[in-house]
Amino acid sequence: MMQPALTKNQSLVFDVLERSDAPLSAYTILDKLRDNGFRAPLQVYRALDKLTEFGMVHRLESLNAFVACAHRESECCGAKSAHGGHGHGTVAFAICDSCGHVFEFHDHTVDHRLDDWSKSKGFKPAKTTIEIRGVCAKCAA
Amino acid sequence: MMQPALTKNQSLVFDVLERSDAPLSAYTILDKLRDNGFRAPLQVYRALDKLTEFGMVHRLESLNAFVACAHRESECCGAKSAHGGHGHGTVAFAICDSCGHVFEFHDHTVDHRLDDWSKSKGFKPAKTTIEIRGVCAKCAA
DNA sequence: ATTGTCTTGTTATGTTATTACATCAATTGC
DNA sequence: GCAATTGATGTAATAACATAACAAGACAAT
Repeated sequence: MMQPALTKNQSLVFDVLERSDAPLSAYTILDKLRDNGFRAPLQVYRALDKLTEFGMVHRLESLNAFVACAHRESECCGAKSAHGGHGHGTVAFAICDSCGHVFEFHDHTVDHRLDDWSKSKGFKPAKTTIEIRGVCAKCAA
Repeated sequence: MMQPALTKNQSLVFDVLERSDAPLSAYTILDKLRDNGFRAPLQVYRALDKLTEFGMVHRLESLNAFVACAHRESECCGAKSAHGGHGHGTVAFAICDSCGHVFEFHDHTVDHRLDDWSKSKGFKPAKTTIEIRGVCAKCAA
């Protein structure tokens, strides 16, 4: 599933996320887009749904917030997700509770171990969340 | 940190969770405890905070809901968490989106890989969330 | 009995997410 | 052309999740 060109609202939301150093809640995004004519949460949530579907944005479950996808295509194993676009098995996040910065990474061994567990139980995984909350090197120093 | 005896509210909340086949939201718990004198969300959230601290209850971030801790002391490697009580490095969850059942497990290899990543980045982890959403064997059949 | 600490009760409010319905624009098939 | 379909948008209202602030009770230690 390759993404089509973004609509106006999708572009606006994505730009806000890309420019941000830290994850943003839907309502924070809404506030930043008031001047662009946004009035209601749904305008944000609808754009976020699509962007997430396209793999351009991730939802951080432990934060109820969203980040632009940060991983470089180049640093990757080359594997494409089932949905096309740039994709890995599962993306993991390390979230600094001090400065808010989000580190995005993936680990094949972890993916493999979780897959093994699922297979052994007959569990059919649809979406996996891995989030480490803590303090980044810079903030810990 | 060993847990003290539970208070009345903590016991009531824990009992509700233990009897449930699926995770419950704080507000669902509140409704189930109306007859026991519960009137406000905070009564539930306060109990949940403590129970979580004691390791008796887990919060499922992708669901905004709570489950009683399901793992047997016996099936474990014996490692105790830093907080005492029964504990592992990180507990992972597989959540059936069809029947709601939650499978709780842990995997040392996964823990180790995530630790390795953290160490390599100087990131100090505080709490790690691993949740697999999908469909369990029974429901997939 | 006074102090300190922990638990509880209560009201109000803040934050996150969705339902329902109307409208508009682009595309397709006839 | 022009209905029919599809997808994006706008708007209001509401649902669902969570916390702040403050008052009061329970209980142990001195």
